[in-house]
Amino acid sequence: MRRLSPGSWEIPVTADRRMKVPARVYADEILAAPMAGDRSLEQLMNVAMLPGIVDAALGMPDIHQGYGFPIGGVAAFSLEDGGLVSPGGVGYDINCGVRLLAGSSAADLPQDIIRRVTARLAARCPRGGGKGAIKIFKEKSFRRLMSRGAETAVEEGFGTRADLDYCEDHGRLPADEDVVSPRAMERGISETGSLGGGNHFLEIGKVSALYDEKTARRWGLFQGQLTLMVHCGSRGLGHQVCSDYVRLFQQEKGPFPDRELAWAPADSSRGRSYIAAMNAAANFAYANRQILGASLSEALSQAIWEEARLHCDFRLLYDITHNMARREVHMVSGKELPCIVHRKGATRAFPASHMKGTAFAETGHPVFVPGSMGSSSYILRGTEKGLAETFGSCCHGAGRLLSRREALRRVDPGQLVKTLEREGIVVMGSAPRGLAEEAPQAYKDVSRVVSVLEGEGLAVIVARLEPLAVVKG
DNA sequence: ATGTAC
Repeated sequence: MRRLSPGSWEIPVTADRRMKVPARVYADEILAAPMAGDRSLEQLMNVAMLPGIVDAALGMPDIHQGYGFPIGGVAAFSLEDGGLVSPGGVGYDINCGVRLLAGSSAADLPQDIIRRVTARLAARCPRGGGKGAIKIFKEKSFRRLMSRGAETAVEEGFGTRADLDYCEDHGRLPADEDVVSPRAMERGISETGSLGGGNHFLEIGKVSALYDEKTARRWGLFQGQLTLMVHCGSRGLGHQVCSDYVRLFQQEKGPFPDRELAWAPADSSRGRSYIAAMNAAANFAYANRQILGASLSEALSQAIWEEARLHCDFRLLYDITHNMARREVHMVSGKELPCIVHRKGATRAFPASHMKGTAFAETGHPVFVPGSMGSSSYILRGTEKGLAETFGSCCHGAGRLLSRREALRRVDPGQLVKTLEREGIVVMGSAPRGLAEEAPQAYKDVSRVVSVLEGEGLAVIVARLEPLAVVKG
């Protein structure tokens, strides 16, 4: 890798010319070090070999290896040269994302109150592997949900129409539920309004620092404010859609730089079907977060009132995805170019100029960067430089440092819960093993991750959140 | 990430 600036590196096009464009990674020395120990850079070079790729294959500071395409990876493919779509470039959890609800009150609640409030919240949230749903839809309304996303959740009584203005894509992408397999649908129908497992969580937090005060004020953020964060995705439905289409695309001869990077032209019948099915899974995920956000924030308000006699209502600040491929227009070599931008473990970070006609026309939209369990989270906004340099993209979290297996080997879950409680953080897990896999030691330092992007002028840090309680899937 | 495999 060649260093371009204090926070960026380039892997130039290789002599064999298999890479069509360079790969570019955002990191300082400390975040760059673990990249030598996994396949993330090799995977990024494979992405750079895909036909129609524009400018560079990009790696965010939280990059680590994934299925075919690294998590923390961004790649845009020109629709003028055909353009391709790859399920591996989106990931198995289609439209995994984060929703943040901001409370109307600041509060300094004692830990025993937080514990009781959290227990009430946890009791209302289906989580962990397998079935469990806040609402089981009938087939007809479930189909409607797959084509209309968060709007259907609102019509079913979860939240308000105004919430849709605070969801990316207004909580809905153009989908066709007829290209979703019956098996995928079955899996989704029994999991509508559920958190899932792995790194998915609910977090009660509070605003602990304001950096860009003007923007924070515009977004209604204030010091000490209670928050509720929801991190989850499309559950078994998205997983099944991804498996179905990876298998279908792998039937073609390629050539693929890696079988896990199987792709299809976006305008082919297979490509169009995948996009329509991916969007149906994305709509399910938007609805899933709408249902969880609306019902759990209501439960949280009620619990805070009953346990602490404090009025605290929650309103949606934003809902942002970090696993999607979408059609977007970007300026490339002074020309507007329609592309399909894949972001896997990476978010959009559109500044004001790209948010005209929305609630964030003056500021750009918020980007949520949750840290690992027990560490701070950040709220960022994108910049014009980021729009030009990364297709308006940003990191999505701390980034895994240890494999799940290695984390399990090193971490004692009981000890972990005790340590976090001593730090003043209540933890409720569904499985001890899941907790160990998500231990803070298994992740990079989220503050360093966001600092790199700010240092490169790709994002502005607006606020920091401290965790009070975590409910793990 | 995931009813943790074809």
